[in-house]
Amino acid sequence: MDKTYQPEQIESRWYERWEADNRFAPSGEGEPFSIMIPPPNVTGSLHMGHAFQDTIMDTLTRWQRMQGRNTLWQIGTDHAGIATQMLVERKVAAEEGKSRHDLGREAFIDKVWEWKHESGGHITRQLRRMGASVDWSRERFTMDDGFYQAVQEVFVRLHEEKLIYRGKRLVNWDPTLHTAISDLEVENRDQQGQFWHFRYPLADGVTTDAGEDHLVVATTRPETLLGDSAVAVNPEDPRYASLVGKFVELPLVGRRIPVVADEHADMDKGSGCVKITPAHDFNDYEVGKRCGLPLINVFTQDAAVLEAAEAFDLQGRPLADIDTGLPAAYAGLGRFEARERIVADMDAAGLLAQVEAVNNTLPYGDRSGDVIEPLLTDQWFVSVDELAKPAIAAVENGDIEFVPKNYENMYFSWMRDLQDWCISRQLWWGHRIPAWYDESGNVFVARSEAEAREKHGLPADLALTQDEDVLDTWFSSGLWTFGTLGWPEQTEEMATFHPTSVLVTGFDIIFFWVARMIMMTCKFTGQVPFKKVYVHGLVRDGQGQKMSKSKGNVLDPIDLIDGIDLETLIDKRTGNMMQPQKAKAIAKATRSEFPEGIEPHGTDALRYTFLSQATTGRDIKFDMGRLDGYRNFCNKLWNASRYVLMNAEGEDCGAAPHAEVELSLADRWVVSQLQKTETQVTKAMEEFRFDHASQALYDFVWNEYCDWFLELSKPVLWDDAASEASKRGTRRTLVRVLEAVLRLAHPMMPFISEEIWQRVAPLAGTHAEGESVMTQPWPLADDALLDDDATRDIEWLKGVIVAVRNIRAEMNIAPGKPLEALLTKGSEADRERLEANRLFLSKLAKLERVGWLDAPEQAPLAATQLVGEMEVLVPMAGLIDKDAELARLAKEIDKQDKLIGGIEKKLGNESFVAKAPEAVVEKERGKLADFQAARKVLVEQRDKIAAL
RNA sequence: AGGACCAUAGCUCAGUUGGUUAGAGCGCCACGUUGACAUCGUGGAGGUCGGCGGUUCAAAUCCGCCUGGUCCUACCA
Repeated sequence: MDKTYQPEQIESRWYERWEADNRFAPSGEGEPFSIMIPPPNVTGSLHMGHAFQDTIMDTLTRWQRMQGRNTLWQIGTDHAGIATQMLVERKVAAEEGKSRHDLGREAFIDKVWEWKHESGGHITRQLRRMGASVDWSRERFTMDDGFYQAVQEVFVRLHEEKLIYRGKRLVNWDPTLHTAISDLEVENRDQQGQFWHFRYPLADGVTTDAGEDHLVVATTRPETLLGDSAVAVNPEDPRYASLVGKFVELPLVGRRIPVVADEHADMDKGSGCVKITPAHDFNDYEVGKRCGLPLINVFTQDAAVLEAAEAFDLQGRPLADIDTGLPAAYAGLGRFEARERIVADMDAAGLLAQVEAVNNTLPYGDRSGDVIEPLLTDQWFVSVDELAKPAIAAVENGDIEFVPKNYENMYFSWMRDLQDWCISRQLWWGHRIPAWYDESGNVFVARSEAEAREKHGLPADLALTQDEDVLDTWFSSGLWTFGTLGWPEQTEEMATFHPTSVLVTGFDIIFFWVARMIMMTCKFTGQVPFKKVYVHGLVRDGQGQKMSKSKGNVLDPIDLIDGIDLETLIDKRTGNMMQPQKAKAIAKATRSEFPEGIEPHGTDALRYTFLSQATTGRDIKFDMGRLDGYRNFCNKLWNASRYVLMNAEGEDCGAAPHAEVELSLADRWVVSQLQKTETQVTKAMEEFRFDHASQALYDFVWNEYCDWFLELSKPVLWDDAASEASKRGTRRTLVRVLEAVLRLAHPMMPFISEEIWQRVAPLAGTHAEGESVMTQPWPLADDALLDDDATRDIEWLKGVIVAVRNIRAEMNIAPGKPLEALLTKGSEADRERLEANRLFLSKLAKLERVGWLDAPEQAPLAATQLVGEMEVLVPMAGLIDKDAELARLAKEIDKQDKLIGGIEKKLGNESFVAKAPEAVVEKERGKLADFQAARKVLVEQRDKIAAL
């Protein structure tokens, strides 16, 4: 093995090898286990969230595979409608100076496919760098042929069952992107706004009870005044009871609109009167429905004022008898410009009563960043009530379980208050809606144009045009678990791998994706899509900030793996920015955070960091310190393995079936500890507690195997007096324990474990040519190998060694200086232990002599440490620093006093003794005795030294 | 406004049915090139577990209130 651990040299080599050997495909044997990857955007690149998520999925997959399960990790990418379309639009604009409209639909879509073929491999290459053991032979795309069929099928069937309908409805309209978007794609941002109070004159000479000839309404959106179709007052409001059914004259427009009574009007707010604009406000739309008001649309798709309004009834049918005239002055003005003009005109007309500053929230499109406009448009909807019922039941009855559990509440609260799902998008990139129209606007839904004609008996010469819209991306990704397995065909894969075992996803897409998958899958397969949902948090930067390009705090997982120099990192963070003025600050912050750039850490270290931070139900603050730490851990494992190989390669490691071996206490101890570790890691994996799993392995490898066992093996291996059988035993233990550790580590650190395993496994005698650690059995603890006696003895040994080391450090004695130690007040067992461990003790504690002091009262001047009841003395003649030792003893006595004080108080409490379980009281008494004995020894020692 | 989650060492985090001398890694201090490893070794310092109150013999752990933070939902006509 190379002297230093260099991850870049082993990682790509092993991944290629595994892939070439087709090790990721299902074995076809054993109980099935399947995970569907949340499909990343095909043109995207791997971010920290992906890297984290993929690490968890890969760890689960490799772990299950090692347990002999028929394991499928399904890979695929998403066409991601809006995101991809925008990306390609920008690219085309930059390269050719053309808009998508310049190109036309066909040519533009060709461009998108071209871009997909060009860049679609980027994220999958990055996924390989993460070590993801996905079955590449089954890679899918949400717009491939199979998916196309599944989507058409689902759409047509839902339409046949009247669960998909088309209608003119108020939707969230993005005036920049010219498409509807879902509620979930709307981001509400707090804003400093204004509140304008307008006077609306009462018509027909009517007055209020107070004698006013007008009503005052307030709005944050004056421009929607043009589309008002009523003024509402609360039905309980005595001030306006007499006005209900009367009219006001809409200022600037002149339209007569009624005063209606509706509970939406809040008597305590403002004047208690509210203007109602059903075509431009979701609440008002509901009022319109209750009061039978017309919908008066005054905006174009750019959110500019129309020349004449459009009036519709609640079914979206045009209304002829409404006055749709609008003042010419506003025609063509954008909504914000129109607002200013209308406010000015109202003011000039003496109708502006008051202007108030308010804080309000505005809806923004999360893609375009434009203010969303509620707009009346023709859209397709999925009626979700029926679909939601089984989807809720599946979680209620435990068919689907969320980890952690509390996300189920989030799921329920959303599912129980669902609005119909608007699935049409006015985009070009996506699954085009399988609906055709004849010239008079009749619509025919079918799997193809030919089927539409056949189904509806349409003549071949009747011109049909397909709906221009495409489906919401989440409509197709909702079919992901079964669409990837060949549905609607009844395939072998469906039978084997569906429902899938677990979905690993972020809480942020529970609504977008998880809920829709559950609805669609229950509907079309009669099965749940997955049995468990492991929900993880967001990966944030070290300060807890969300990573974003505009903040300049983005870390690229590949940079953490390969390393990156400072200047390149700065260029990456400040290049191609939306707000270039921030570049300087970002560069400065980056320089101060990473003065040397970022060192290479390797994939295994990155994965281990994610796993160690994968605690349930909270966001992850990515910790560079931990990344360094786990890179060091890899290095530690590497070097420990070098030690093992140096001592084992070419030697007899007792691999033969009946080899004569003698196991030392240390051998039995480390094997026993390994069993405990195997139990801990397995349990943690079963519970999705990857932080515990990684911690347990780290502890064992570093603090037990390396710190103690390797050290304890040296005296045996390097002592000429030791028997060949004992050397063989120690070598065998070194090799076998390491081999098991590598299997235990493999799901978490696939590369380094494979690299080392290939060399270690042959020595352990468990290796057949051409095998991979990937498919070795997962280590399961054998309780017969637990050895409490060995554990107690080794704990004693460690205690004595630490005691001597402690004395050295406190007394400032050079670590290498040979010392003499005396033990006293030991039991018979202690004496046996010393004889059994004399060699270990003298080597590890650097003692030239160690023996028993039979008459403690004759003890020479010495520094003392306690190991249980027993005392360890290091005679200090001529060396002792009196003051230092007195100070040390005073500190120790003080510590014991505090412990004793605490317990005496507890035991002095009568109700504690009376009410606490006997075992607890006994334990406290035992501790008290121990502490008191320790204190006594320390005090004697102190007095002795003080007397010098 | 309603809800969820969080608050433990300088930093990032464990601490599953109440009883532990409250732990780990990083960072810090001292010493150290002993034949796996300075990406290291040995020893050490550092916490009244956000605050107040309650339940209990016993609270980091259970309950209530408060403060601070993150997020979600709703409202803001």
